[in-house]
Amino acid sequence: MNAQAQVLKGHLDVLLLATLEAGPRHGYAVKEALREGSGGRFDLPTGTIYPALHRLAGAGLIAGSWSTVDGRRRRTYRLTAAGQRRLHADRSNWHDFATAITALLETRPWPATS
Amino acid sequence: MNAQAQVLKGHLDVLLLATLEAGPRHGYAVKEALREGSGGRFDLPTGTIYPALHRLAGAGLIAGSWSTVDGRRRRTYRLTAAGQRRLHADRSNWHDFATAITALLETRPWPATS
DNA sequence: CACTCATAGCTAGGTTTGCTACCTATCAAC
DNA sequence: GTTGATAGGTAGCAAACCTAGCTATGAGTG
Repeated sequence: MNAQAQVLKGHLDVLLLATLEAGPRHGYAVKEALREGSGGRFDLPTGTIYPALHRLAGAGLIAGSWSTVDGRRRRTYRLTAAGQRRLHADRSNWHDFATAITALLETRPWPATS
Repeated sequence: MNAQAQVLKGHLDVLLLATLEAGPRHGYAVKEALREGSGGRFDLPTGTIYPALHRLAGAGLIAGSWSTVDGRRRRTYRLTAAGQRRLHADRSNWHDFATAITALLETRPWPATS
């Protein structure tokens, strides 16, 4: 059973891209940025974050590179040009989407029940 | 390959419940209400609508009853009390969710890249 | 020293969701 | 007689996110 269920509903990718817009970050920092930036609302497990970053990297939207800091390995990601484009597109799509859903949820009354 | 991809991303249920708020409708009418109410943006295939309605019925959020109109069988759905409660909750969740995402996407600049 | 916690990374597998692709059937229009 | 809109349905795939588990380091506490 799923206590909490899919909090981000398909909008995780945009958010990940957005956290990288200001500059490169490693995975854990992305997770923290999302948590802090949302006031704790989006505190995602690493099992969500890392696979998603791999997915974005596989799609060429971000690029990762290994480094070692204090004997701790880190994988730092940066936005690629394609990622930047995707972010812009997704941001605009989000606005359209949110507007459409909000409008539908506020439609009152709905067109006549035939 | 998915040309259009999961347009509703987990928010389908609220919309279906919302279309039934004003009164009972049969499945096809729900589909049309969604299409018209969104200006054509959410023109979902019946393969999305019907299974979703079955799912909601199975969860006790809507209740369906068969009838026959002009020799054509129809299954008319109405919101249950639980469905009404769920709709109210989901509507409020949507607003919080949308606000949070929008805020994150507009966060510029993001908290310092460590 | 032993332990825990925050940091940092990872994977396997399951469930849910929405979609494609298909099927049946009636009625109206051409 | 065939098409298109209406009306219902299913099987099965793919993606997405989550749970649950794993390794490892460094700092702080007992």
